[in-house]
Amino acid sequence: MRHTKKLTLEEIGARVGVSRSTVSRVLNHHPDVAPDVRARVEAVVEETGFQPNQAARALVSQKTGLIGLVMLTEMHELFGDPYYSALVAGIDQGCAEHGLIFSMFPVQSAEGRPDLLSRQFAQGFVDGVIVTAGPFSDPLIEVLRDRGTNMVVIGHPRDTSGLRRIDVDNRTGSELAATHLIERGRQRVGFIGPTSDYHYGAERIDGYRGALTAAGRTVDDRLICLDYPSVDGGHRAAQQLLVHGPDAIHVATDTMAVGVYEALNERGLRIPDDVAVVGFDGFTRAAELAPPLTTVVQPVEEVGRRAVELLAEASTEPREIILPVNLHIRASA
Amino acid sequence: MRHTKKLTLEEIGARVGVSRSTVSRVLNHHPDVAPDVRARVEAVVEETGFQPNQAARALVSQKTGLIGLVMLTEMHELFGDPYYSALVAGIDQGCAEHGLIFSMFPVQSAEGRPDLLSRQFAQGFVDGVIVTAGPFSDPLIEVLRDRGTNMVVIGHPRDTSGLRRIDVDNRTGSELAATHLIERGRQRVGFIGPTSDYHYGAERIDGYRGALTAAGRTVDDRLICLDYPSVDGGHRAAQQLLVHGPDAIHVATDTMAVGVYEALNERGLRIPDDVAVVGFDGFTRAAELAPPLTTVVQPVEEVGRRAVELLAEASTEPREIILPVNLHIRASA
DNA sequence: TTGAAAGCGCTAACAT
DNA sequence: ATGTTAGCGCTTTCAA
Repeated sequence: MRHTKKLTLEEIGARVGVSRSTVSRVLNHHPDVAPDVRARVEAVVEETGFQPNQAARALVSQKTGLIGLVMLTEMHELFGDPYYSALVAGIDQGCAEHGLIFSMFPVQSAEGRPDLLSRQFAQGFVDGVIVTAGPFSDPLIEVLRDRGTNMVVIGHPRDTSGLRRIDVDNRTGSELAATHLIERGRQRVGFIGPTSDYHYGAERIDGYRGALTAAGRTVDDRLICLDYPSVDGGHRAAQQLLVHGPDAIHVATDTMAVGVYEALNERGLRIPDDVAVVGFDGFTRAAELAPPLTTVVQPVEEVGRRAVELLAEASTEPREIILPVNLHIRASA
Repeated sequence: MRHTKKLTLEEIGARVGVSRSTVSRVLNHHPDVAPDVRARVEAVVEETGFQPNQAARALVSQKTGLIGLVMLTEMHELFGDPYYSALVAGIDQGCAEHGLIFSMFPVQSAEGRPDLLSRQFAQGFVDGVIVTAGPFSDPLIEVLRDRGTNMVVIGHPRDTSGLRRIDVDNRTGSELAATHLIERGRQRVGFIGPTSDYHYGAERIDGYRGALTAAGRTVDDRLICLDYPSVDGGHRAAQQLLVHGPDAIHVATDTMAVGVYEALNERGLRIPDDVAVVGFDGFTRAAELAPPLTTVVQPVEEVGRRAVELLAEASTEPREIILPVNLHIRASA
């Protein structure tokens, strides 16, 4: 048997013998409240377990304290991916720092229920939304941009105009990777990366090309193999690439590198003796491979933290933040 | 250059030349609106990209259409775990069926920010919340239960009284597993499972004990080894158990079974010849092990779907739904 | 079929 | 230091 009357500020006030304004002041830690009144109000609030209605609060204050992260990704991809794990951890941290509540909206497919999707980010629902760039999120990003939604995009969408965006320096990263392989004396340096609908892949190819060109080499397009950014994709791409006899490979994602290792092992090719490998991402798994993978480490958690920071800022001006990456040299190259 | 005035029902109505009530009716697909009026309103809504304010809607209708899933789990555990992947997929499906929006609240630590935690599930924020049972969620579950929050618990918390709860038949599952091993003629059947703060583990031990007893055997407690429900935990527990020379092991989670396989391989013990193994969970990875793992399959996605169903129901009476599990026989036993 | 009016529960400016 | 009042933007009777 619990309380009979619906709890509101008014009701709490009635029980204490003060007005709802006073209760509101107590709840919001307003200074101008008599200590004894404050104590009595707090006692009743405690005793009743009263929680102010969030919808009413949001309506009047025009803010919810909620940050949404939208991920247009298959659930099993989402959960298998160390990138999201780190990103979410970073966003969570950022939210904690800014006193915001973090909520993830995993969306199996944008096509599926566009009505819900747009409702989710209507006014009064979240204070801001973080969207990760990817082949399926481009339309959503454009809609939200045009609607003036408070949004930060992580990564590189097709159209970056008019966005607040945060990304890592993909081009330089792959340039570092390829340069490292060249400097180690490798002659036939190949590239394995995601298909072109993943825009970061294009940037990484650019870096790879740039490094070769800078070293006075010509780019052999047959040494560039693209596939889905999964272990299997890396495996397939490697099988294709190995036909052309590379003595080094820059793999544009660590996950694909796992597949590349598999393909190399199957052929009996030694790493790095026969084929040197440099990855990109810096996932934990890269260090656990045999041999440990030399890779370009990107600060994923920081990306998440900074995204929240950007969202929390007053300014809503278009802006790009590009974070630097680092080459971690291990045994594979 | 976009619209100058803030868009509200009132403003849309003004532009069309009708009252805000009429606009509301159009938006909510109310039947009694003249076709031409409806068309004109829809045109302006479309043209302006107007979205009704969700906070205002929630305030008056007392519902948000939002279902929250709270997971008191470390981020990297969460993302590595196929259980959550399947569960979230099921919940997402359930929400889609009921026209609800699904939102996940990953909470790194309950201790960290109790104020936020409780604010998250205050009135007017979500229509209902799903909480997964686990060692850290017991306090939260009790608070929400006492507050009368619309909640469904997945799994087995410490105190199940007064809850709407959905779970799988852990006891019977482990009974099936152990019985299978006994029927295959195994003499020393061990048990490896999570530490006792994971309550489902206790149920699975019960099933294991029950099977031995039913077969007229005595339970040797030295053959029961508990550790964290991770690959490493399984590995450690197996090392400990192997000292006592089991010829079969029921591992209470597939994830731990991966670690058990490792330990067995290290000792040069063959599966199932030297030691037969039966897992529990039915994750994809179980089928991919060498040899493929015989395991008790639980319907995780269905658990998620049914949880939403339960939440969407009118009744808020305490209730328990226990779903059946199945033994999938493969090569490991 | 439509509009006017009340009110959801809260915050904040204004009075006292 | 506290109460009164006016909305926030919407849904929903109730009249017309």
